Amino acid sequence: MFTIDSKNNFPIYKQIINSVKESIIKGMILPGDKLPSVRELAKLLTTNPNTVSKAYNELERMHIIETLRGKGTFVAIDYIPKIEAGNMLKLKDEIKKVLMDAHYMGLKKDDINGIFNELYDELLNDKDTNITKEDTV
Amino acid sequence: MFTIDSKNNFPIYKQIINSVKESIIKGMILPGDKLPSVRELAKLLTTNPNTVSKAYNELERMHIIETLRGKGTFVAIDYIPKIEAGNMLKLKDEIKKVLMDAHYMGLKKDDINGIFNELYDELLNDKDTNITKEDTV
Amino acid sequence: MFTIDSKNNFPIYKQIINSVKESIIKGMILPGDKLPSVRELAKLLTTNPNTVSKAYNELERMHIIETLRGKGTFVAIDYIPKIEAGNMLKLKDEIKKVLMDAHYMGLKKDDINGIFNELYDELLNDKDTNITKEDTV
Amino acid sequence: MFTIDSKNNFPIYKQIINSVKESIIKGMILPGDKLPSVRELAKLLTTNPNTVSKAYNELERMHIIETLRGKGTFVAIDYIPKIEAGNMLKLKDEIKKVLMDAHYMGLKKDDINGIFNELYDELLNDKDTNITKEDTV
DNA sequence: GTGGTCTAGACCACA
DNA sequence: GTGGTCTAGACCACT
Repeated sequence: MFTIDSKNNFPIYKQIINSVKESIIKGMILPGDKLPSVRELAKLLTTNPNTVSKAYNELERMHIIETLRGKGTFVAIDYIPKIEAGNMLKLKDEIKKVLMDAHYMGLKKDDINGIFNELYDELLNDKDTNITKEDTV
Repeated sequence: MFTIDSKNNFPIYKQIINSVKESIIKGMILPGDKLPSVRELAKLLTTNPNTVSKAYNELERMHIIETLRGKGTFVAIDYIPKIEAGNMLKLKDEIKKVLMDAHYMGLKKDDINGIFNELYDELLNDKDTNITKEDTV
Repeated sequence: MFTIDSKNNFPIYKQIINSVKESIIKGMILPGDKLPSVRELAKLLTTNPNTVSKAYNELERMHIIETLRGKGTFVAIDYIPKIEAGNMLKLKDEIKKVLMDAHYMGLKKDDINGIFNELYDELLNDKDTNITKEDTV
Repeated sequence: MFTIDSKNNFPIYKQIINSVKESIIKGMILPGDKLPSVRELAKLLTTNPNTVSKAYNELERMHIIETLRGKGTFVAIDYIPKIEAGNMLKLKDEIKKVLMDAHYMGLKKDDINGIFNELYDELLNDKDTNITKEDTV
């Protein structure tokens, strides 16, 4: 369910963040569900509890998960997406970088679109609205 | 032409790499054109020459630019795109990350597609082939 | 009457303490009134009896409530305010923190004063003396 | 300049945060100024670099300070105050707590107002606008 | 030199 | 049991 790749030079705590996000987006864990405890997940991933803790803290700051004192960590039930100007710029920068990388790999527009759609369906499929209130009804 | 943002938490040498790539892709500098010297660019960007040097070295390793001893640094005239399995995986990982970020910002598939196309046109438009057949001729 | 917010990162037992204090200050429960039993309140708040017990113990240590063995817990009828040097320092520290937070939120002196007065009236209004001379009579 | 109190049961990293904020608000360090390095400050306060780092990270998240890769940490030059609903609620909660504490110490409205004004002048005096753009002109 | 990441291991407050 | 804080010490990427 949650995976990290020790060969990946991306920081472990960020891999955990993305892994949790992915599990939530894919619906493998639902709003309100309990996440593994810091210690549990640390054992599962054979990493340090502090590293998991750091990941959980960042996820909480994004309002993606919530901590209930002494009880554990849970998927937020009321996540409200919001677009900050800074985030939008970062997103565009990332997309630009992706497009340039793809271009230098010789991929054409259709190729990139293909990958894009493939990954989109894998992640979100037609659950595109699964974080808005209407859907929780 | 080349720009960096010292507040951006993306490494400056990588920002330089991306800036050079972007200029090439947009056709602002053409294959065979001379790039500013390491010292010149360092002054322009008010950064450390070592940082510029690091960027140039990496660009050379990608065969995007070429250094001719004593003459300077030039945009490669014979760039041949190639798709390595490792790079493809990285690209997909980045796209996945972008999609998840976009999703958590509340963007729908059409929104993301819109941004994607906007940036694609800004970067490449119908110059999609300017590093392949036409250039190798 | 008594409320807690499990998502609030403020400890639940302290939330209970503040909730009880607030009810007393607002006059919703009067000196001599019986408080719900530990178990009752735990059920009401869907929390652990130990947590309620901890809150009651602390309130008793402050002489704000009193426990009569076998009879229950009551609002103290003879609360005598006292200013200890340590408490005064803590209070000033808290106020300083509030002022800094408000400043970084862009609030001006008048704004803060406005909030301050609003909350003061909501809490105490002109009941400013209800724990001192009038009550000790 | 920066001080912590090891007897204070408030977490050290939060004390550092408040200490830095206070120094900035009082104008002891100005926008653009370099803060002591993580290691320096850790030595000064005889605490662990990780603890200082945690404080700096949170301050950066608040946009109060900025990190320039490899160069150090600086007071932000373009802090823009913003009021989020959540923060406003927290502020009001804190003020409410302060008022209740003061009340139970026997302080009257005038007493609290006195302390409030004293601390406000000590901190901000007539520099009330020192974080807005007009003032940096 | 700078900050960022990670580990191992400790202690604490809270529910 | 839970997460939060802190230390000591290591290694790394970046400028």
